[in-house]
Amino acid sequence: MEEIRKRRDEMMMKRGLNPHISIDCVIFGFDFEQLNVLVIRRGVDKSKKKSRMALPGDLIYDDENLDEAADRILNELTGLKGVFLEQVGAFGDPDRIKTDDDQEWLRSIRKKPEARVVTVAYYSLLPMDNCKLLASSFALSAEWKPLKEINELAFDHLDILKDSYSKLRAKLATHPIGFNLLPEKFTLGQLHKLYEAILEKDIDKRNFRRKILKLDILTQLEEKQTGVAHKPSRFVKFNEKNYKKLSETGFDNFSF
Amino acid sequence: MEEIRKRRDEMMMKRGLNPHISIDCVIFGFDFEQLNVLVIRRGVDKSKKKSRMALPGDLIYDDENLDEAADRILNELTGLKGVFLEQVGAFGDPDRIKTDDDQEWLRSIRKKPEARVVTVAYYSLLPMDNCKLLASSFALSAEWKPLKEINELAFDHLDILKDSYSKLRAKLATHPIGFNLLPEKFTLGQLHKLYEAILEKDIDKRNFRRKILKLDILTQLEEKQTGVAHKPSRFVKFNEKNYKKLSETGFDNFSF
DNA sequence: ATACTTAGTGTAAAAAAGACACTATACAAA
DNA sequence: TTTGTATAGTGTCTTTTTTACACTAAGTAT
Repeated sequence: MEEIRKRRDEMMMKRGLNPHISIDCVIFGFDFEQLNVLVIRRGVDKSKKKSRMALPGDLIYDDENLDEAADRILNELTGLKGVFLEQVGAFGDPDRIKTDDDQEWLRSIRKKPEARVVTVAYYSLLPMDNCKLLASSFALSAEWKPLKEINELAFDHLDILKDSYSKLRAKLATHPIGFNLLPEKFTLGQLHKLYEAILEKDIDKRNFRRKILKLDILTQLEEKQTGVAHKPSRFVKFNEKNYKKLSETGFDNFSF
Repeated sequence: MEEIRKRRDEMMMKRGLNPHISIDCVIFGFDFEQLNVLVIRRGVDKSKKKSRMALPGDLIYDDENLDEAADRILNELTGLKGVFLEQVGAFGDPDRIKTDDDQEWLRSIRKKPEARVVTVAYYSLLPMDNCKLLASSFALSAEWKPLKEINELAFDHLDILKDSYSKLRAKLATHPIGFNLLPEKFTLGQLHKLYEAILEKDIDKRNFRRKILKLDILTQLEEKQTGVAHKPSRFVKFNEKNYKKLSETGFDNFSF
């Protein structure tokens, strides 16, 4: 613990940590059943009782811009780089840090725990399987947690999570971003379930298929599912070109 | 000038100015012809040649949250309070301040002109007529400028403006926010022109009317236009209740 | 063999969007 | 006072999109 703080302090000297701005990341994952969020716990002691969870986040360095900082944090936590990452906004209540617990946590990780910090939130979508969770300077223990089971988080992180989720849903209606939660090859059934999980409603299978196929961003593969106790589905992947174009322009309406 | 900086410094003592976070506001107005944006010029000298324009903005105080700070800035500039105001996001490139001009400007208004400042942008919609422009600590001269004529702004303000405009357009497709740009009583023709101006395209009059009336948020008034050289239009106003409900829930699709 | 599970497919009805043209009424200009 | 000009206000038909809905196919498990 001391070890790590010392290393952080050293890095601060070198790189110039900016103690006024932090980044927090809402990292969504999909386990083919429901939406999950990556949360961290304080300290190494994993006694889950009573130890509050938080979103992964860190102060920024003075020589990196906000997007870079978010990408760095995500990279330190997962080893991934350049994945889907979008700013949610800035959160800066002077009284963001409410409980004694929060204060204690802050004292353990910050040089100036009393300083006002404005945090810039990002949300990210990534394939859960493809992603090992690493220990990092700001997260000694990280885990996936079903979105629906998260009722409490440290600081103002629950607000941030709610805002991020609602941005995700809004964006899903105009951009083909859901794919970022799936592996390279996936089935239409998985995509269907993903949309149902994010939008929290049943979607008619045939209508969903018709609509998603009309976007013309999917290529059918020959390969089929194996080892499933039902008729195997054919895998699909993106048509990269059309997918990219649609990602940029968006579409008018993809709601159900 | 010195006067003003001194006053600012005094206030800093009292209230605690936070020198690391600023707010910038993109204030849209509609003159029944086109979209306008409120810009300020540096200093009192209004020699418009060569003097760069910027978005109104200021550092935040340590005891106010971001929304409050944006509201304060808007209030200092227009005298208005509680108008439509929405966060666009945080902008924090370490090299936001590029040109010598920018640096000079900064030196004239900031105690620590070299410090890295992350700015949080907001956009606002307000009725242009209803709004006198006041001198304020951060804007000795302010003026409306047609959006289309703004090709250059200080710092990264042009990026901020572009992002704000695109957020405005996206939001217009799901929420009835355009009304905020109009006076209490307005005509369907004015609303029609407003949508055409924001979306930058012609919209069929009859289709527009049908669609907007179906939202059921407008009440027809008896009062008619006077003094116009054509058939006078009846004024309308909101049905407050339905309007509020729709503002919160939004609608799926109001694109043209 | 049978049960179970998900894959995969089409159609008809309803709703929404898009295209399109004329009359009405005020003021201005001649 | 006539004529021009500018915007208000209105309905229908066609095309597209959305919605609701049920069965067969192909694998595994028992």
